[in-house]
Amino acid sequence: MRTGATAQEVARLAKVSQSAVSRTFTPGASVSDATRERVVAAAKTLGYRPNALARSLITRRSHIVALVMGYLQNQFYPLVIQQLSQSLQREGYHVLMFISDESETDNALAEILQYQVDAIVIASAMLSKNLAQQCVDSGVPVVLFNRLPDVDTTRPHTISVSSDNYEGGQLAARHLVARGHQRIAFLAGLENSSTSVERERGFVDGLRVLGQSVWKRAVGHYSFERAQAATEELFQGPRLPDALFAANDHMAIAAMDVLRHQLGLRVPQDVSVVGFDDVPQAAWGSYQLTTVVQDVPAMVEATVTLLKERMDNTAPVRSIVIGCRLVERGSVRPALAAAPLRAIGRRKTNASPAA
Amino acid sequence: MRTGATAQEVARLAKVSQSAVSRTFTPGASVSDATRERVVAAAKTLGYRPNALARSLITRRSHIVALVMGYLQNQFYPLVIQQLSQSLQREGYHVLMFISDESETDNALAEILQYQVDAIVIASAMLSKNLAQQCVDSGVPVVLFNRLPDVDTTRPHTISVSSDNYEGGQLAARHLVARGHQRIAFLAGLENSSTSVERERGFVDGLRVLGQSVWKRAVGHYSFERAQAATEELFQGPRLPDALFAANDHMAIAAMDVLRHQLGLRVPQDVSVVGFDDVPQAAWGSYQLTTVVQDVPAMVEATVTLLKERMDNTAPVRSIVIGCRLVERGSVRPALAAAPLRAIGRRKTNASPAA
DNA sequence: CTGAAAGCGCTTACAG
DNA sequence: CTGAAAGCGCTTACAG
Repeated sequence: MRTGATAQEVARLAKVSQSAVSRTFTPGASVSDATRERVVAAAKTLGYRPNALARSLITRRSHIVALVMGYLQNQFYPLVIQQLSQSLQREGYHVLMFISDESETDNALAEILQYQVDAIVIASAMLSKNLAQQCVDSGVPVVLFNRLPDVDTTRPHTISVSSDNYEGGQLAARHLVARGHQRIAFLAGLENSSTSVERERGFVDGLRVLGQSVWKRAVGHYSFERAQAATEELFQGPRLPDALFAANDHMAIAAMDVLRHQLGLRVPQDVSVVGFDDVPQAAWGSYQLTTVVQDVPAMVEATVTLLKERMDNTAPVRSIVIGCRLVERGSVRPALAAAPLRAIGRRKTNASPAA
Repeated sequence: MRTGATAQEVARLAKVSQSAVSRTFTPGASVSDATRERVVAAAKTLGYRPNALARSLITRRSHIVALVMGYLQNQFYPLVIQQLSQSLQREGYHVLMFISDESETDNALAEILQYQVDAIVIASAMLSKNLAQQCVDSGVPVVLFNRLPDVDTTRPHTISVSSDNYEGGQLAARHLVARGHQRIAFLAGLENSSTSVERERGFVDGLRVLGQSVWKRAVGHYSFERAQAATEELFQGPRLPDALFAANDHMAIAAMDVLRHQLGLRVPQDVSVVGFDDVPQAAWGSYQLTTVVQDVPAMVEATVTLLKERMDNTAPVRSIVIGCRLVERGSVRPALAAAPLRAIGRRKTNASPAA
């Protein structure tokens, strides 16, 4: 698998030392124009490109960052992969991708460490503490993406980039209450993920401030299928919820499908739905999901910034929290004209359907 | 960024030679149990892990394969990333991810080559020929995923894994005709991509054999937005198409949204829709898209097989084509009871809506 | 500016 | 089985 010539061979052809060849390909190194020209010419005829592995070995910087992901069914993550890897590419880094499958994870990550990655981005909600700890122990900078450090991570090393999930939960609560809802259900994600926990906490607090509480609760584990099952569970019995807040769009969409196509309920006339993330599908015509948007570009930018700070050690350790906002679409019913508390048989509302 | 100790340090602690340490971590190398034990113990206390970069430098195998992708909006690709990278991980390879953005592509790929990747998988419909050629020229094995080599790629080096897109197009044609459609439109993807071209060719041939031809045609460029615009274009004028075959699910879904929410047409009562890929969204309750399924697990397995053959040079160069099948859901109307050719006002059909 | 030399951390014949 | 030694392809002080 030889990929072209070596610096030695280029040097011979250009009749200069190997050092000169190296300098020509090292930005900022001092080479005369004459030498550079001859080296470049020789390199071109030989198809020479410096061997990044050898370079990394001696400079101790691989310019590789590992990206650890969970399953990609939730379209939020492909979005992150795309934007983050493009951003990193622009900064001269390369992404070593790693899809973590619960089981093999710990072992495979150890392998990644062997590649002397300059940093690790963990964007997986379901990562074992053990694993996160292992990363931190390795001394390689780690940034947790869309995920808070576990409480017992004592090291101050762990930095994170996340949305203000607590605020986002509050936003959802206020919006639903403002629209006159009174039996509001919550569909949780993974019980031990910081995103679900924070969103729920914000949601619960938001409702309480407004004199309400969660009417009913079920767990969807951030899975499409389990969210569907959880929705059925939520919507059985005599008094149905009149609104649902799902911990992410992926589950909100799963819920809408069940509501409409299995339970025969109308969204938003019979039940309003709010999600979290604002994945592309949330804007699709069939869903028109009102949701709390996570600002992915801002999160990615923050990640790259923190990554660079850590790798160059140019700033004190810090984490970044990005603000959320709610985007209104068609899955929440419009405000009632008046006397919302009197309204009975809310399903008769003449709210317009999703655009 | 030191990640633990070196073999030299382990050797000192274990009181053996550095060679012995190396052998301990090289499967199949001969080390006595006594030596191995001492090395393992020393390695453990020092947190030693062989440096993969140094190893790759000397073995000339990096165990890294580059994965080149286009934009990930189309959920088909995240599916591929996930399955392919997990498969590769199981085989002991690591994935260097590379999202190609038309412009920067050529340059960035050259960088990837510097990392001495063992192979390259190109799963991007919109890759410049120049680039593909560059990969081939580098001498690194390249497999084109879901994409055929360009006709002018003379090198026999280029191998590919793809579905039988031509057959898939035929399947769609037969299905639509069998259901009594007579004004069938085609929504093309990227004009210069082999997938769109082959699917269309199979579709056109399939229709012709049955005495029909494409009623109307527009280009969606595999983009959601452009597919929506193309759909509006297709469905204007006095005589509307009664069916639509889109070159992939991503566009088929975009089309369904336009059909239903902008044009007020019913699917499948007014118009039937068939897609291609079978992405997870195709099965969502709101779409229930009948589509030609690409067998991703089989494609991934074939890719890994070919990759290994090339890297070990254990078999002659070959490509693999995977068969397609059509999965029926709710976006195509049921067969008419009788006399389909007489039927006028097809929209009055009492076909049942999507489940 | 330039070259000779040391060295990054490893693997692998080569002797023993 | 084991160690000393060469070498993978590069960068980077060190002299000049």
